[in-house]
Amino acid sequence: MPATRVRIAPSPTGPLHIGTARTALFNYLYARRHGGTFILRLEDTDVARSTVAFEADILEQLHWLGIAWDEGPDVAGGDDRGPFGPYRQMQRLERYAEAAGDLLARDLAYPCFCTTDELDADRKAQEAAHQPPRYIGRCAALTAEERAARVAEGRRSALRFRVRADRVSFDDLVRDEVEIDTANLGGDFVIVRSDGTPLYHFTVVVDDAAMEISHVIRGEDHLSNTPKHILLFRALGHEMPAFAHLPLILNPDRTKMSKRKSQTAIADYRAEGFVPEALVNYLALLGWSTGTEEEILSLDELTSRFDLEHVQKGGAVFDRERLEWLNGQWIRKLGPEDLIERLQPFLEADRQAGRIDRVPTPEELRPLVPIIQERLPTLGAVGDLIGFLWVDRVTVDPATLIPKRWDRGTTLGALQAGRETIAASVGPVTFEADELEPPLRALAEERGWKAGDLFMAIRVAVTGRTATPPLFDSLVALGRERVLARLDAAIDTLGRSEVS
RNA sequence: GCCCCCAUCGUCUAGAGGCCUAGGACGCCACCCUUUCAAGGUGGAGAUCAGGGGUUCGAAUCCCCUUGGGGGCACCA
Repeated sequence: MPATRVRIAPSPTGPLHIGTARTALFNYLYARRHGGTFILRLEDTDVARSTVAFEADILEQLHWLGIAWDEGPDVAGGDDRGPFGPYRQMQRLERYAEAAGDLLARDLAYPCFCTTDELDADRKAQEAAHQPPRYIGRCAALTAEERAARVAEGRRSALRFRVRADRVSFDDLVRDEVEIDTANLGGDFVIVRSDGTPLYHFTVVVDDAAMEISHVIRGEDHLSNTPKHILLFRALGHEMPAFAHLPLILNPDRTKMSKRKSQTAIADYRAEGFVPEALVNYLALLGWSTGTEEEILSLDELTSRFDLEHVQKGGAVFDRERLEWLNGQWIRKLGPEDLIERLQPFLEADRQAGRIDRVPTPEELRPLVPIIQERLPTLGAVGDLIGFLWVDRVTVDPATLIPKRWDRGTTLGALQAGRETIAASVGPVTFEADELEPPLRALAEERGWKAGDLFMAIRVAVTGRTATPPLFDSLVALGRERVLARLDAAIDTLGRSEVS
């Protein structure tokens, strides 16, 4: 029984994509479940589009998600570790060159001198004739002399792999038997560009073989490419890995999830305040299930339950609402200190954006945890929720100050009475929720007001908004001085306004 | 156009011939709790299992066809 070795092979041509993250997760879970090895390999042969910044983002976000790899690069632009390195394809060029030389020597591949223009013209003609695009084989049977002549002309050549008439089938671990006629592969395909750099279909096979990958677990968008890979594995004389093609993550319109139609960068979800536990949990359940009704699962719990049998075959629409719900579930599971720590960067961001004037200390945050924890859909919502506590002044809209059942005069009177009640009945030292509520309720009863209306007027006066954490906790967090000052300011604002 | 794959509530899914008058979750609606907002609790609407043929005593589950959807067909990955 050969060792279980799986890999994620992202291309640093963009930030870590949610689909890549899920594929990485499934590979990770599979490796951990089977005591195997999980490898990260960077496919950076598209030199024009690959950047170190993207590489850094991919590594960073995978680390953040807790999807740890056993072999591969750990630092952008840095060294990598593992016995099958290097793990960046641009550092493995000799290996591809060697494999290419081998195929060329055995005439399993040949130099192609076709120009881009020629190829484009071929494609256009095929399109006009309603034919599927395919390489017509112009250079497939060139003699040594003809090749030499073209080289003498100074023409560069790409290397094409010969696709012979055959039927290729493989046993996909999630979709069972898949079969295709090689006539539908589009003809001989390029494996090395004319500039000498190798192409994906080629490098992936050379590397999967060299790194002794046992299971290729990837997105369904590669299903149609698999026969090409199989042909290459055979030509190169390598043992075939098992294949498992995962269903695609879809946009709401059921097309392959894309940046154009959906938010795809993991970094963006992170910046919004999604916690890695929720993202991992959600992504694992997109296209896979435990087979039970469990759904709140940690990475470890997912690991112990993972299997390829329960992987769905059809694509899965990305449902942000469900992600948000799961995020709330995970936020509620966080310990107080953990939550406080995770909130810091978001509060700092709010301060930098001018949404709050000061970042609270952990000590200030601690007593607020019970009232905010169940109200945060994301960590990033913290400013929206209790930002009024750290701003120098709140903006109060006179119109919202007036409860729906009241008019301007009643509100004005209520705010003044409320202010006096708070000032008179509660001293600066013993400013506590338990001591604030009874006198204010008594006031409402005495004046024949609904307590809720009084509370709402005070709430808006003091926070600037109609939806806040419980009023008395909010007042306590603000402190007597600020409560009174804000009430005064609101009374003033309403007093001058024209609204009724 | 050609090839490949797929098809259970709006969405994610359970279901591997009888346990299904199809279960759970998100979302939605109502009620409870309640000073607002959440959270939580309870209940509800929501799927003729895409359609049509078979096979079988019996099909969401097996087979075929149709339809629909998606993916792939690059000197991108």
